[in-house]
Amino acid sequence: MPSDNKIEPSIKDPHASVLPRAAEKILDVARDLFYRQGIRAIGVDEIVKRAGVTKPSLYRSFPSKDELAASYLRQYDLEFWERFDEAVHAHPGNPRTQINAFLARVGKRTQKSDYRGCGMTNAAIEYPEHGHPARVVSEANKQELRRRLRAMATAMGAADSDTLGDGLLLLIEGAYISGQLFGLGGPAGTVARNADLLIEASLKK
Amino acid sequence: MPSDNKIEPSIKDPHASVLPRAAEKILDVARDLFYRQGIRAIGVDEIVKRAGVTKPSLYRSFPSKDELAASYLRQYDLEFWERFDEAVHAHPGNPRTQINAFLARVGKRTQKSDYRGCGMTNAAIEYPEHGHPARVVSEANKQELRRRLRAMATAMGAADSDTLGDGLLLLIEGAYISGQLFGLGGPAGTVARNADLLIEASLKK
DNA sequence: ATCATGTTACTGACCGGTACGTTGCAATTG
DNA sequence: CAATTGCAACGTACCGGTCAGTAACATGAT
Repeated sequence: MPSDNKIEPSIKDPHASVLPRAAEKILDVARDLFYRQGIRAIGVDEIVKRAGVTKPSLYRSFPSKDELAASYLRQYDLEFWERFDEAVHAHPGNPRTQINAFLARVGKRTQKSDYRGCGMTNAAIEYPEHGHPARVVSEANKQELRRRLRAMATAMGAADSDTLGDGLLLLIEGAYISGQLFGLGGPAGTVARNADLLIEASLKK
Repeated sequence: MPSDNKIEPSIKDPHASVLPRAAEKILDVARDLFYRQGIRAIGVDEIVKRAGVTKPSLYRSFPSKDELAASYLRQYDLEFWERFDEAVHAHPGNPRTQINAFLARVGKRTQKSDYRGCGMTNAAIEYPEHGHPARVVSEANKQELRRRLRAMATAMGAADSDTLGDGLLLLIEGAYISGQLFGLGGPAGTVARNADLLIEASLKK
């Protein structure tokens, strides 16, 4: 009988998660609940209950609920830049088209019924206090987004690249908010078109 | 000596609040705390403590904390339209200048250190659940804002007035969010300039 | 005396967080 | 080989504090 390694868990896999299984489930559930209902709205009891684990398991892997929220946002940050860079890499050397591709996707996402805005933005609003673990992650993400948008505006040859970069950021944040405020048929669907109009108006004549 | 009606509180004023003194203080304190720290972050105990009253006084004037939050937002709504109409009335018949005046003020407000975004927007993010008393007020305010912006875009003679109106809304919401995310020197300071660029690009040629 | 307003003192539920005992498995011993 | 030890991951049961909300009573003006 050959060794049945299909269900052999002892094989060392360097890519395997370093987190305990409970921690993974907790983070999965927390991500979903935090995003859909808000961080303050969800208690740790609900998280562990839905994850099928108990509270000490949560607190062995995460120092506090605030840090669990920060972990959720760090994961959100990774996925955000994946989406962003996907649009960038799809149109090398053409920042205007890159922005347009990214915003077309944002516009689409905001029209889905389960859309609840940007997890980063929402967290910053839920925790206005400076230095809160969740807010720190959120602010860093937004600062980096601003930096990249301004750089892209420069690459487009904008007359005032900082203003255009900031204008694009305003449109994006506006789309996040309006997406969950208005739902289907809301203003967020026009974000790509409005961004392109703004870009057109901002290029050197 | 003429009657000094400036500091005469006993004059019967039909517009004076019909609320008990305690209710006024409660609403004042709640407004401040809800706006600065968020509705979920503030408990009713803290409100009544700072207002110098007790909980039953709160619950005699307001059916629930959620309804108190809704009252806060209804007042916010009134003040919002005051500011909006002030800009409108200052430039009769010229919607582009009206928008510019309004956004110049928004841009300035967002650069103040105690700026915490739009109370309406924040409340909607704190309460994603449809039908929540606070969210109902917030959604109504935003729907009306959208309606008015689209009407102004039409009056400006935009090629696609709905798109321009929605674009202006995106910029405004973006300014609210960025104002409290980035603080001083953030992107929100450019909202008036970016809106004017967008308007310029959207007018019929 | 009435009635609106105020107050004290309390409820059950839930908050985030923890002390402490249990389980299962793998490496270390004889 | 078998017994023992070590240890990480798990669960039970609980902590004090705070949540929104209320019953019952006191006060003060008309």
